[in-house]
Amino acid sequence: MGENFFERVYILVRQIPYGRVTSYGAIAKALGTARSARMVGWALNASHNLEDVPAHRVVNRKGLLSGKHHFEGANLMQQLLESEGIEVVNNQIVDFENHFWKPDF
DNA sequence: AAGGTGACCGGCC
DNA sequence: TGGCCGGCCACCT
Repeated sequence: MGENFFERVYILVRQIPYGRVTSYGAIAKALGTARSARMVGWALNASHNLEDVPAHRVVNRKGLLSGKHHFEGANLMQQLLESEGIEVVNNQIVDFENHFWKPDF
């Protein structure tokens, strides 16, 4: 049980407020490894076991739901977001910058 | 131990 | 806005 990279990602993702979203790169930057954005995605891929990691609130820099195929249903990720009041059209978050949450450490 | 992989990003056109 | 390209680096064989 140490603090590895994955665990830090989970801790930060858990901080994302309800109804807000952030990006892989923003998380990586907040962790101090701005160039490890790909690892953030990988970490979330491994977060399937965990129940309290809101991975649906993490999208890419363009606001696209690039990870939707890793959720159970074809549109589970979109439904989760819409249930939080976030509009999603064509796999993209509407008014992304307005819903964006900047990770703070 | 070395190489492959990826839910990305930034720059450029 | 969209597409392409190169770099990135922790994790897994």
